[in-house]
Amino acid sequence: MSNSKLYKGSLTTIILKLLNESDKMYGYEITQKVKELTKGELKITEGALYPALHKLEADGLLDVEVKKVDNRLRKYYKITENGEKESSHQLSELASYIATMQALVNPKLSIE
Amino acid sequence: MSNSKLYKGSLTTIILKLLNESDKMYGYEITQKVKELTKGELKITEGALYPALHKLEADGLLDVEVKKVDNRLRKYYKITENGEKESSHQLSELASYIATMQALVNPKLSIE
DNA sequence: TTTTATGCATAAGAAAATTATGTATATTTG
DNA sequence: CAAATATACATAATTTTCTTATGCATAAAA
Repeated sequence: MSNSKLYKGSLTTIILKLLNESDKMYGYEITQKVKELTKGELKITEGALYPALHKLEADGLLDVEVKKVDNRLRKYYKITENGEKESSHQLSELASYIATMQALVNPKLSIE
Repeated sequence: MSNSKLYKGSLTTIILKLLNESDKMYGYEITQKVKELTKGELKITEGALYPALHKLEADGLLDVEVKKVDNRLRKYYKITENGEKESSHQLSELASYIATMQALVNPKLSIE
């Protein structure tokens, strides 16, 4: 996913956010979108992505629809209502994580 | 460590930063300092902390010195030169992580 | 006197990733 | 045209990092 272990635990936050912004996306599309948005900084590996998508679907946060495009299979994922709730929850946890870490590593700055 | 999985991978960054600021600290002291700095938001568990300290020591990033205070054992950890290098490296990775995540979850804001 | 705080440690298990494969079609490149 | 790259999915073995549950021991507080 990156050379930095800090991204561990961030994958579902990213997936849900992207799917909350677009109507639907398929797996490969997500990997490309992330690469593009982060200018190559973050590459989602397939070994991480597909199991994550399956789990989000199993948890009822995503719906899936299979389509054949150009004779190739695509599984389009769409966020559910529960997925939207979970996404906003995870985004607020991300904001909280960032604030906490800044308080820890840059205590002076975060007091000012 | 917290209810949020986002903290996964952040522990050594925190430990190294705290030890880079103070002369030396012992394990229990680190847990209390983190609790204080984060106003209770983040609690380092012993099951995570002690193995992490042992690994940092084994990797040559920390030196250890055992002392008996008030008839109780304390293991004081001190950052090494390599530890300082690694700390600054991990801090820049944290900054990079935060920038990348903000670009992903708040694309408009991060362009402005 | 029992609970809480201080102080260390490890073992079993879970979660989430990496790495390595595997299958298949389409396109590009030498 | 053949080989490499891109598109598109999937899973299995392993590793990393953490949680949860213990265990030992002393000191202080309720």
